[in-house]
Amino acid sequence: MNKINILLAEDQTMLLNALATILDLEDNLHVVQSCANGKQAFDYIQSGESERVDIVLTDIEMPDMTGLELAKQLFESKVPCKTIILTTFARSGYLRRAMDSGVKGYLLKDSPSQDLIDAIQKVHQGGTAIAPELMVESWMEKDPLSDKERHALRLAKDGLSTEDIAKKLFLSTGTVRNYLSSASSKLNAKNRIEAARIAHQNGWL
Amino acid sequence: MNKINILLAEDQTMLLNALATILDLEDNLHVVQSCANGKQAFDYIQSGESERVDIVLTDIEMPDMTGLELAKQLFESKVPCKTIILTTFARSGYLRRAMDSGVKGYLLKDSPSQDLIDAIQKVHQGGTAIAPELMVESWMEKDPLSDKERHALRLAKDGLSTEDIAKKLFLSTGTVRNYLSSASSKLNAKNRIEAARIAHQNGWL
DNA sequence: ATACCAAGATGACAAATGTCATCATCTATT
DNA sequence: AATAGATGATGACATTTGTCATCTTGGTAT
Repeated sequence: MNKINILLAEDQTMLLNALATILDLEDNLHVVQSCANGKQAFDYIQSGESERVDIVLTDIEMPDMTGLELAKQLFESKVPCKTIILTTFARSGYLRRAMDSGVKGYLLKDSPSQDLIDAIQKVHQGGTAIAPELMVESWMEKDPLSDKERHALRLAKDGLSTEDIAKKLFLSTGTVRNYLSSASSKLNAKNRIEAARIAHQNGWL
Repeated sequence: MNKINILLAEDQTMLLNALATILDLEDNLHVVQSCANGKQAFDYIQSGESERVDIVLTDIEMPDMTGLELAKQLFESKVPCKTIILTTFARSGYLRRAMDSGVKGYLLKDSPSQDLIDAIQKVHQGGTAIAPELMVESWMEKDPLSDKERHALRLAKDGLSTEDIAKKLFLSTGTVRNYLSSASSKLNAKNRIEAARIAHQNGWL
């Protein structure tokens, strides 16, 4: 009988191990590889020496290479496997980027593990599986931020001063303040910190 | 043969299910109950109708009642069970509070699942199990913040203005600025945001 | 070449934040 | 009663941040 071959990418070792165990218990699933980040996963699949991989199941926020980057690389390299995202965050920006990278499933860690098993079967048969929390249309706002605004906000979030941000981005302090100001107004925030929070919640950072 | 009875508290359903499954696979462990937060766990144990619980394995950051609160309640109620914390965060403040609540184990979700199984056995036999990352002495700084400083910082972290914070805490804006200022200086931060970040990283918020 | 547009920079001003010394109350302690 | 602590308020001042209008510069489409 032909099992569905799965590769896991998840930086939380405890969850990685536990998932590998419970998926392997299913009699038509087989975990071929467990990885701690996107890079490891991509290298394994690219190496060619690997077993065939049908489904890549990956977290988003990981060191070295995120799950979204991994999905994009696999998509662009036309690797014949299907990607399912498994993440804590119901952020519209993440889902949008995932869909743009040809992802077939997007599940939340909040859902029961049976949902995951169902989703794997469904995706393998050519379907898609999106967590219901994310199906609401109104969620889908586009990221209004420019690249510079995004970078500046990311640094502001950690408490860096205008001057420190300017140094890191090789810009004048005035320009940095202009970017942060326009970011705040785009997001209807009262200050840079609230702006950073809003952007982060939407998956735009 | 007498199995070790375990109660799980973890708000991430996927991990909760997966852990329950792999622990139950061990032939001397038995998961008697899975809970989504501390309150459910405490109520179950208090109800009396429950099976005996030897080990409570709990996350920290959960809605309704955190794992630290749960540990404290169990400790103070002199319930004859041993608590193990399983969390993402290697924060000295968390560990300190955990130890003060009579916790017997503190593990990170980053460690392999086998560590968890070993820790449960060890704690059940009367030992303790602390993740090695947390054993370093220098980690153990005491929280230098006062209650008011902590509250103000928590709100500042979300981008609230001095005035908004003042309203929420029923204080004058000047007083709020004083608290935030002293918090920043205690933490060697350049501004309220950096102070909030440092406090958060140490588990003081 | 001309006009145009984007990325940055600048300057000016208002508003918010950071810092510090000082003052007013209210409790405990002795 | 006298003293000391803790909590909070106030005022003054420097610094940082937010906002906007206006330049400069280097492409680029016509």
